[in-house]
Amino acid sequence: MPDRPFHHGNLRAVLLDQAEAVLRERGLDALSLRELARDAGVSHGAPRKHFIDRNALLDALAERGFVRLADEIHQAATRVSGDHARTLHAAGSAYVRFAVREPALLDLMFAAKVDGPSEAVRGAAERLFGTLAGIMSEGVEAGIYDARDVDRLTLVLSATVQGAAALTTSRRITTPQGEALIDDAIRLFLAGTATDR
Amino acid sequence: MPDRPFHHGNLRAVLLDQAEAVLRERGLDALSLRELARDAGVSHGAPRKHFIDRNALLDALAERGFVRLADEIHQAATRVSGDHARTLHAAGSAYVRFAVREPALLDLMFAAKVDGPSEAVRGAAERLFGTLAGIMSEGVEAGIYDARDVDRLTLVLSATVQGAAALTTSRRITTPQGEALIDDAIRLFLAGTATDR
DNA sequence: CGTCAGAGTAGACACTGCCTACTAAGTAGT
DNA sequence: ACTACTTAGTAGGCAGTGTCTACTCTGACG
Repeated sequence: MPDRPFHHGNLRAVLLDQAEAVLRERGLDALSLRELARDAGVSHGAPRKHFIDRNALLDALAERGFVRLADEIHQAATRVSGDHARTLHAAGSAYVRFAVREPALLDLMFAAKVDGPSEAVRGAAERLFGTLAGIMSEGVEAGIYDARDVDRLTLVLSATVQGAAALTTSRRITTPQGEALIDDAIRLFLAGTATDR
Repeated sequence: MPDRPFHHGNLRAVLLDQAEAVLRERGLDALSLRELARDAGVSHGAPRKHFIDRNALLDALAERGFVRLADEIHQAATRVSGDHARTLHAAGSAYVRFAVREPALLDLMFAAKVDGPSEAVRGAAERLFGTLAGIMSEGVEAGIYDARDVDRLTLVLSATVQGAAALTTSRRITTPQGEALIDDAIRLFLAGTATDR
């Protein structure tokens, strides 16, 4: 392939984008480094200069996924800021929408790797958790939660939302059911915290 | 291999057991049909007579997983039957214990397959959901929930518990944290339903 | 006793991830 | 401006995998 310049320029980014598309359209099993290389018009060994492993590529995808999910939740939350209950619903809704749009990616993000997540992935996941913690601390300022409980409550919120997303992406329930579920779950969450404290 | 009788006898069961062990010890990526066949002392084509696909094997594993999880929850719940709150805690605790013991299997059970779950897997998952629904309906009889809400509440419970398990298996939190999380979540769940109705 | 379906064998094919040696290109230092 | 060095891409090879196919063995049943 002599027409293309030797240096691709931004192969890494292109590979990630393509990989994300494959993940979205054909799932994790269909994701092949060699195919990515072919589609990028590059030799089959080229990706190795950017990702030592197939696993490293997957880690990078998961990391990006966490960052994007955190951003989407943050934006959805700030759009309705002020009313904490509405903020919570917006965040949960954004979460399931992401899940429906990128089921395989979400799977990857929460995959049960044998040796646990890489440092980078762990950090990105922390960012997501931090976003939710930020929303919860708004609730503390509004006098809805006790500051001592906020960490544990954030964890419960995370679990609930992630669980609703998982039920949806695994097609245990339909997308509309998933959205209804999120609403119920958050209503219940708020009801529980109100009386708990 | 002329010493072994031609017919293995129960190859299917042996393959499933071995596969489950591999999943537990080395994760999904390490699961190879050919290796399973070798370890079972059988030619590499033999598994095909029982599982048309690698995917079919995985589906069978997921199915068994759902059945076992449902059973374990059922047993844990009946052991403390009578007090609904304790039953709920026991069920949730059994769920996370299963998750910690079989992280890769749980992953498989809730994997976001492109074409959704197979009929068999869906059925087995339904059984798990039914078990939880049964526990919830005890709460209805005890006057804790309104019968009209029980389906939606069961869904919320499922999501919460599955989310807590996912956070644990993906190593976002430690096992003790996971157990504490389940307790918090169920306490909150009960608090929310008590005031909600 | 013959036939027939089910279970296992063996070989092939295309494909994958990974490794290695090589080469091309840009960058920095003198 | 030349040289050394690092980075990015190439090309070939290797072992392993999933899947397909044609073949063979074996037990059961009419």
